[in-house]
Amino acid sequence: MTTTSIARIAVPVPRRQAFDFLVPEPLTVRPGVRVRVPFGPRQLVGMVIAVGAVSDVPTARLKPVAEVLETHPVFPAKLFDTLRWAADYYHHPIGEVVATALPVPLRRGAPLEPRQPHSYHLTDAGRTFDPAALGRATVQKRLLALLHEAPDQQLQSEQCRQVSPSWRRAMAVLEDKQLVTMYPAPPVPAAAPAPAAPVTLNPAQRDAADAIIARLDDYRSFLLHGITGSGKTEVYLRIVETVIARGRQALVLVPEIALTPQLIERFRQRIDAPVVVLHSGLSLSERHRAWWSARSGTAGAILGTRSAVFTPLPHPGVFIIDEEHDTSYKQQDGFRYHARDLALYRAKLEGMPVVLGSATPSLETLANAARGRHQRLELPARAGSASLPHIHLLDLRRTPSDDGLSTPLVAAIRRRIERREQTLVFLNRRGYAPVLYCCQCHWHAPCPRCDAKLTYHKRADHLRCHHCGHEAQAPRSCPQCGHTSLINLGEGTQRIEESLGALFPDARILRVDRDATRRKGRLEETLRRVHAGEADILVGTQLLAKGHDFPNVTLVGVINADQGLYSLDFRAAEHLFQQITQVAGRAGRADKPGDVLIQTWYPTHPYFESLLAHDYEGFARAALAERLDAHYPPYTHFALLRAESPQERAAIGFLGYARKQALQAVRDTQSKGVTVMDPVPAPMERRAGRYRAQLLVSAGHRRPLHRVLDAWLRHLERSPRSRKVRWSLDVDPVDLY
DNA sequence: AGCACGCCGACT
DNA sequence: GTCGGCGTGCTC
Repeated sequence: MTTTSIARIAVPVPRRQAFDFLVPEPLTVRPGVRVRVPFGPRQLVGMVIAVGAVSDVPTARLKPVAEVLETHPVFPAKLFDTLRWAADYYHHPIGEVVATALPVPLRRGAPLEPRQPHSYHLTDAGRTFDPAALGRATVQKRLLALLHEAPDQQLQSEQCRQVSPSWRRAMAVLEDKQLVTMYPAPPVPAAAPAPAAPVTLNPAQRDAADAIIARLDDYRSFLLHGITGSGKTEVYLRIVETVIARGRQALVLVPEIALTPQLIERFRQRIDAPVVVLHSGLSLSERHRAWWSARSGTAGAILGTRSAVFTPLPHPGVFIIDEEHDTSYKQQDGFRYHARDLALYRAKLEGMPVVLGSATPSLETLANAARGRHQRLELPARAGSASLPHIHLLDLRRTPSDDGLSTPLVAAIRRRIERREQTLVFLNRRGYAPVLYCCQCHWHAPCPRCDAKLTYHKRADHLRCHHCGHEAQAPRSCPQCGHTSLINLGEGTQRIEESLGALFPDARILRVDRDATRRKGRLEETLRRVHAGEADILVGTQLLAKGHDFPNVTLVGVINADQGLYSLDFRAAEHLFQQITQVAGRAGRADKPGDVLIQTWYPTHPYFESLLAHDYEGFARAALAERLDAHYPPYTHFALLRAESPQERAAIGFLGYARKQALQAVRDTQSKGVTVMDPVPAPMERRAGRYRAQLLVSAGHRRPLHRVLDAWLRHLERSPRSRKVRWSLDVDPVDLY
């Protein structure tokens, strides 16, 4: 007598639940295997998360599993545990979390082991065969024609795919007709690494590497704090070498922008094992193959961006998160995970070390290090290397400026052009929401209920706090000094490039921002031109602060630092200082130290003192003290409910209802220390035709917060009101808009 | 998210 | 008379 078992299955639908299915004889399943299941009117690929004998759903309503796709779990156990934890922590549907961690072909039910790429060659018969003779078989005809044109008269699978999605069938027919033969594609020559010259680490690098290598068998997290140019990559390489020599694998996460060919090349040359790269430029099948080589244990080192944190590793040895402060580690839609935080959790389960590297660590990581959660390792600048740039403030109160460019900055740029050196003009686009500001006494409208500035809303002509919802009339004159010279900080930065063009008609100006580099390869091309000296002035945003050295840049101009000082985004100052420190660190070289000129209306702001002294730590201490005071992260934990709707009042109306439900959830769970703010419109309220609003929930401790979130979301999901708007929860949001 | 079911307008 | 609009509701 057998009892039919019941499998709980994660299915890729946006419901925070799993679904039970019967497992009919002779099928057997275990947690972690994929199955095909009937789901409503269609079939879906899901993953078994538990097997048992009972279900809350009456057996009569359970459908049977249609197909079991493998016998062994897809993910190593600790990774699978991490995924389940992440679904819980981010309150995201488990089915979508599992799907996120799978290469696309596997989500669709492809076999775990990808098909080897093949190459297709013309046979002698094929060479003399006229494609026109194939008549109406268009795909065959085009494949054959393409083969005739191809160098060596051969094609790779990737090229065939361009012809038609159904190229495989057509190619099979051509094989049958003996016009084409197929070979497994020659394995990509494993770029016989020119035995790189032995690298000697300086004492600080050696100490850091040794400290980590001594602890490879345990969970432990390290903060590797090394200023730009201090050689963090060499430390990473030494650790990865060691890990690989011990038969383990290394996972290295880098920000999106930093995954440059140079970095990849450096790893390939130095690491005596296959290095696999995961990034957005790969085709679906290339990704799948990279995933497989990690999961099968072939790959020694895996270099990748955010989603690479889900790479399965049979023999994990170390996780390295480069530039750990970078916000691209946080997914900004759908499953809003933070790759750094998931890496820490996963490493703890796996019992292996994590290295968080940065010249400008996030305040969160610094606070964790201060509490003893991370071990700090320092890399001071090597003696004799590039000296630090001089940082000067340009006091906008005393300096005439035109279109955002002050006279001293213009003069400095002119000197660089004459000396044939490059200038980098840095725009801080963050937190551009307008703040009402008095030119006379520097008053800006504060919120009486928060440690935040009010935002000026032009349309309604009033001020509003984006943290608590407080509203106030916009004053006509300054309440502090009575002057009527109130201005709107945060406008006019768009025209910098034009202004520069007018001032320096002969200069070659290049723009580097998301808009100008959206197309694939454009950024690389722009950077190449900069390095080749084909530009005099670079104008750009955050992108410039990330991962690229500009040895010929000897002047950095920061146009609008103040928006980082007084912004409604509480992290704006942190990001601004990270960016300036990073940009400054990349400019200049040993014989030509750079200058950094920062335009500001607030030259006496205490943060600047730290910046001028190259004292990021000092800045961080001050900023952390403010965060503690204001009950902001990392001392308070945030969760943000976002809602949007094409109807103007719908999103905020829903959040008003949601707030009541949240307060109810706080009462129901008897949770202490959980604060529910008022719903507020998003700073950029209307985007792409949708009105957006948000509701902040905060708590000093995570446990009560998550208890409340859980009860709250269960209510919201059941409510008919929640179907009228699009909404999502963001746990640990990185920016509040 | 899909996808079906269902109940009201302009068309072969 | 029907094709089809997208509101509402469910998926083990």
